[in-house]
Amino acid sequence: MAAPSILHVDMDAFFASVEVRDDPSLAGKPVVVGGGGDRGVVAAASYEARIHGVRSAMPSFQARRLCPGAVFVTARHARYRQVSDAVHRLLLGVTPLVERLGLDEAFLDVARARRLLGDAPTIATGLRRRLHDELGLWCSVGVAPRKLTAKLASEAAKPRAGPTGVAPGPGVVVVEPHDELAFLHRHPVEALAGVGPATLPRLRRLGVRTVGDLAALPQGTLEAALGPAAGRRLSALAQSHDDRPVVPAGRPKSVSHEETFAGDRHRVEELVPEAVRQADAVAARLRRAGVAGRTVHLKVRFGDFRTITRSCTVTEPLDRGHELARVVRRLLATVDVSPGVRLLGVGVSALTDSGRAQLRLDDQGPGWAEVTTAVDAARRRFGETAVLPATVVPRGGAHGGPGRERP
DNA sequence: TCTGGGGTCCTACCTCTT
DNA sequence: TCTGAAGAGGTAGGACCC
Repeated sequence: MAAPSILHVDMDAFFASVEVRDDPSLAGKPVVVGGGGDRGVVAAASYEARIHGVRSAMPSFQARRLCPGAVFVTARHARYRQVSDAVHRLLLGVTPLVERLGLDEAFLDVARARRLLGDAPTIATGLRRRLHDELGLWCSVGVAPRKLTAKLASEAAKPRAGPTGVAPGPGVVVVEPHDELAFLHRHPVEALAGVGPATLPRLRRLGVRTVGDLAALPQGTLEAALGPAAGRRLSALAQSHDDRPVVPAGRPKSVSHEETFAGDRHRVEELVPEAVRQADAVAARLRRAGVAGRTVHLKVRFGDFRTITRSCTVTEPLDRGHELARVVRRLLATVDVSPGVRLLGVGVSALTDSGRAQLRLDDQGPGWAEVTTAVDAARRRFGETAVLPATVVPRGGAHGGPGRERP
């Protein structure tokens, strides 16, 4: 069988490490990113914070209780994206076959780079060293014949934080083809992508603890328990049947923005400015990505955490704030917000390339086309909040009102 | 003091069209 | 003209991932 050629590169405590790199006075301290507000959760924690039991996605009040001495830092997503882009550029120097997963992970297929750069473990070790030397960040790398096992291998390569301290990991873990199935089967079943809090109890009821247990289960039993698609998929993964290629990312499938409020909002009038602002932010991102979308989604989470979504598909793809806001307001009008809303979200899917050559009615004369271009230019120059829809500007500024959010 | 934000994929159900 | 089946597309919600 061929030598392993798939790398999974996973940055160690990425957001926290970027904060420490940007502010060296944080080095060696427990650093918690996110979790700033009363209703926040932890976005990332340094290994020093993990010693105290702090983990990502943990409510911030709990993180404070576990580690009162931690330095809490507000997440700076734009900064993390910048650093992530630098990491990505470095990875592209090895192979064009780089598939990004979020900001801090990537798969690489180095099959064709081996002749020039050495075998996959050598490439992995070199990459790790370069990421540290050039960007000041550590990562862990898994090397295996398939994505599935490469990802598990990078996890095994990571440092471990326990009550007694941080144990450095090996940094690079290689899974050879003849070891692959045994390596896979000794992992707990929840290590597989697709096994989360809903699926795990169902598998437990079938007596499944490890991936090996899963592999021993007839596919029909699994399909009956989890549904045909999920059953088939997990059954295949457990046998190490994973032929997903490394695919460099293409056009996004959806773009969305959501925010949790410090306190619940009970009136539509309080929500409209938020919805318009979010619509404007989503539209700006659509334009930056060169896409437009036809299906508009509204997400509302109530105080009791009940979440509903409303969506609507329009005939023409949208990429402008005022168009999007109009649809969002229509959707918002169908929701009874009196129980109190804690989160509002706006999203767009069914995306197409926005090369919209056709002139539309509202593009005639000096209209939205020019306005939108000018707004984007101003934001590039002066920042995202330089220009806002009038609806979201506090009273005393521009005069706003329904349908009048002229920038 | 409970539970972020940005995504993808899947399923169920409904309506419309052929 | 009526009716049912099948497929497509839209809508809503859930699960999961980083």
